[in-house]
Amino acid sequence: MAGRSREGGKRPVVPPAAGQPRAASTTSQHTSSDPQQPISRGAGARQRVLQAALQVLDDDGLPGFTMEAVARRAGASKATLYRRWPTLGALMIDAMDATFQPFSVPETGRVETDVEQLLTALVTLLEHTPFPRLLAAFIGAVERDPALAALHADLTRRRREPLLVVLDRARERGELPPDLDPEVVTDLLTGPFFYRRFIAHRPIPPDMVNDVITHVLTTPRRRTDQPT
Amino acid sequence: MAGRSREGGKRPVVPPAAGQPRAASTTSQHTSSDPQQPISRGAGARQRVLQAALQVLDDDGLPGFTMEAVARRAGASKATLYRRWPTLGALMIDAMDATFQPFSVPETGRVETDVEQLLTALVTLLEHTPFPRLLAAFIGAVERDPALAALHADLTRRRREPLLVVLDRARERGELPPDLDPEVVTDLLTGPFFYRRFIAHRPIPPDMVNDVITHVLTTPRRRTDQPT
DNA sequence: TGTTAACAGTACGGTAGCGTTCCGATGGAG
DNA sequence: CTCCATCGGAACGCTACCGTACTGTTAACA
Repeated sequence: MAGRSREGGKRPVVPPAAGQPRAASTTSQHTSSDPQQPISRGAGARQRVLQAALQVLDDDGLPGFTMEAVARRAGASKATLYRRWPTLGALMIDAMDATFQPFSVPETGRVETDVEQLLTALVTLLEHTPFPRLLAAFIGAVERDPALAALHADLTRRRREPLLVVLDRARERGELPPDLDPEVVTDLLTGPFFYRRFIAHRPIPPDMVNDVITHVLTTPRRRTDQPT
Repeated sequence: MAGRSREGGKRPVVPPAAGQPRAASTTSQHTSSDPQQPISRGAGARQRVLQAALQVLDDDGLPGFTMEAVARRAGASKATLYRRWPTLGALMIDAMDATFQPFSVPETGRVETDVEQLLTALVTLLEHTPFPRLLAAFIGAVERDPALAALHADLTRRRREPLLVVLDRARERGELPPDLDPEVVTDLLTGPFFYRRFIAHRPIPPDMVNDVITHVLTTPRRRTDQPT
């Protein structure tokens, strides 16, 4: 019962994680598939499997993420999967890594506008793509697999980089105080949106991007003076 | 094999989620066990099962969270579980709800100190208790179960409340500008820590609490003046 | 002390995933 | 055109979980 789902597997569940033009994901030594070499037989199957893996993860979550399920959805045989990925974790790593694309760095000339672009893109990613569901499953898996944890840290680092670049440039231009810590500011800027989506599980209001920017991108001045 | 773990179940895996004195969780109509009524036979088994559920979730994550596994760990029969909880989701809801305890509201007289206490407690919760692992599994489950999503939103609301109270009081005392939005500030204050733990998957440095407070609890002043 | 509801334990048939093996088909490279 | 690595499909025995049903025991309450 439960509808075997007719494994056709045509659904376009997973567009690339970022809506921006793609820049090669540098740190990954797994994914190759350089555009010049004609997708050989092996590479074709590999791509299908990785995409199917993301679809399964998106549809059924961690409990449904199974070698059998992925093979079924990819129209591949289990032997093919086991030939390449010895474990579910390895498959998940490759699948997540292959999908990831970082945002491109905006250059509007003003910090606020640059940051606004990046945060707006983040909100879109969180609200209108399958990315958050994948990430939610990923978060659970990461707790029990050090290899996944390492990849997760790496992906996050790459995702943070555009924002860090924007903040650094702004600081060089004098738009931000030099004693400001870009790492902390990045946490402050992006943390609340992830928090809303995954912890508070509430919608992200349209003004939130600007509210966050207003609160964070402000010359920090300690409140040494306190009333009463 | 993998060691059936000899179901003894003595491990204290789950101390109450908050390290603070317990205040009755108001919104929950499930959990009863008022301290005056002597833990009847049923309630005793119920408690054991709920605790076992959290242990299983903590140890094996979502994929290992199974009626059989919980019953085994609780030393209960499956019939007992099915008698009370028709589905895994219902069991998870009760288990998470029963464990939750909100922080108590500090009253040091200064916003910064109050907030510092709450955030420090949060960091402790995130770094030295099983809470984050439970939450990680929970986040994954929530994506596919509306009932869990509702409970999650409710739990988060209750968890935010102490911080909101502190901010409100501070505003009444004039320590904070009246046009400040407590909801956004709460997101800004707590979001980064969850982000570090679950997304960036990096350690939370000791200074981070104070850094965040410094950056956020500042009179927001828009940068209408920009250089160049 | 006797009654009764809740309990642990066990067993059931059924389904699903595991990891591996073999076979025959097929497409790309020489 | 031929060769051969790669692929899909199917089957293997095995284990685990499902949801339900039926035992005999035990603790709470009258």
